[in-house]
Amino acid sequence: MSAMVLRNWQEIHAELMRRITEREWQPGEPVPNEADLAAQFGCARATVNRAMREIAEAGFIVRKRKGGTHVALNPVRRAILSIPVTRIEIENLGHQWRHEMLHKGMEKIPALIGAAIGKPAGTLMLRVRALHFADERPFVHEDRWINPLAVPQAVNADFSQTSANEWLVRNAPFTRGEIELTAVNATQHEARLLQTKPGAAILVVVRTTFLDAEPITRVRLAYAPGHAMQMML
Amino acid sequence: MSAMVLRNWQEIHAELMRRITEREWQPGEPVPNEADLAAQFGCARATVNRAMREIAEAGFIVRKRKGGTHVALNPVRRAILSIPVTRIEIENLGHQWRHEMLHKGMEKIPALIGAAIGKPAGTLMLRVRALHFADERPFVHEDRWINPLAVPQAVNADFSQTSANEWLVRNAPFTRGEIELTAVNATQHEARLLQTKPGAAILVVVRTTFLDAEPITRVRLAYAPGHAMQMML
DNA sequence: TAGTGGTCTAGACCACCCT
DNA sequence: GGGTGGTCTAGACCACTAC
Repeated sequence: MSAMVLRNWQEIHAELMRRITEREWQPGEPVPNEADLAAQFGCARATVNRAMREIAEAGFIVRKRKGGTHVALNPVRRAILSIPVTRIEIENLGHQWRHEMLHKGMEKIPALIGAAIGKPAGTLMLRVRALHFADERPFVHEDRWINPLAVPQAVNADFSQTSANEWLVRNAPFTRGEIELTAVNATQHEARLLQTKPGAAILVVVRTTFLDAEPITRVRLAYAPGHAMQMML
Repeated sequence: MSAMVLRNWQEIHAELMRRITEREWQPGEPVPNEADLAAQFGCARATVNRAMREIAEAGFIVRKRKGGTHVALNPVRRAILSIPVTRIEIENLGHQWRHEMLHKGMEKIPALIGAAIGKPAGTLMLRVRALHFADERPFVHEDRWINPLAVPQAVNADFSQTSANEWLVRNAPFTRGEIELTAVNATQHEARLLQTKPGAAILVVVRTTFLDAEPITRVRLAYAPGHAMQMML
């Protein structure tokens, strides 16, 4: 084993993952330290560190200074959801995209929205509602609040051609965000918009984004029945 | 600017992110190469590389050999969903966890399941159905298929105490997986299990995991109405 | 306090790919 | 062909924390 020579961090990564997944190293057990592994693999410690860092980020091992590295007991896996612009999402599905702005104007935010973005209820924010169509079938209804302090140009932007969604992606970068997914029964209003029956199960995504501490936008996306979100593990 | 001295990759990361989010570097524009930035910041190229790699992984810049680094035009953001064991998820919400195994036995897989995991319809697999409760209220219904070739010990495992979910997390590591989220109207059967009304909107998560190419398990999780999944951006 | 991981450096070689 | 990012090395110092 001391003669094993691996060329790069990916090979070391694969070998360490093999030892973990094949239970050569049991959950909870300590893993040899970086220096020893580097000697085993005939490489520099930095190379082992690179491989171990990736494995730790994936949740398979837990690392502590002085405490050393241990195989995770309850590996908390993380799924990754790619969030493209709605237009791209629809086009990638092979459909024709069209969008219709239903409403745009300054409004006072209700208490619930305020609590979510850390602003007092009644604060004036830009509200935009729009419908996205895939091959002329309603795809998603977008109900959005935009913070005019963070994105003043949005107030006078034209969202009839470029959707608010796309405009914000291009003009309002964010550093942090939260997403909440729920299933709800369509209200009469939502059913009419999405051309379905009241009570139909629809997937709702509420997304809030921040640039550092300042809220940028909060959007409620109500997808037409049958929509599926895909994620990778 | 040439005198700017940053101590570590996190500071460099923050400075580069500032230039990107404040549009000092416009979307689509090229970014100085690593060597120049290292000279600017008074550090080694490897340190700049570490910072830029993180930014590229987050989707803000696009890097190509020879082509150089450019600010992303349509930054595809990725949301991260932490997937704990159901018991832990319920306990973290401050509830008492209990679970009830409804069924366990070898069954032939239907064509749809087979297609998803790359096995012919009719293949014998272990099927387990269970209900998880939070403070004695139904929380999620779990309908699971387990590949006995990949996890032979599962066939004789006792899932009445430790749930199949938890047993698999501990005993059947995986390297890759897919998740699909949808909203559906509860069937009569599901409504009875989850103690709700037929037609209620429920969040359904279908998760399939693989160890390299071999499928491990496929599970359909039907959450009681009102359940929300949280994700971080 | 000593051992571990986290990080930086200066230099080097290489794979990729644009021109 | 040549410039760029991707990676490795050998050594060093430091922060954290278990002991």
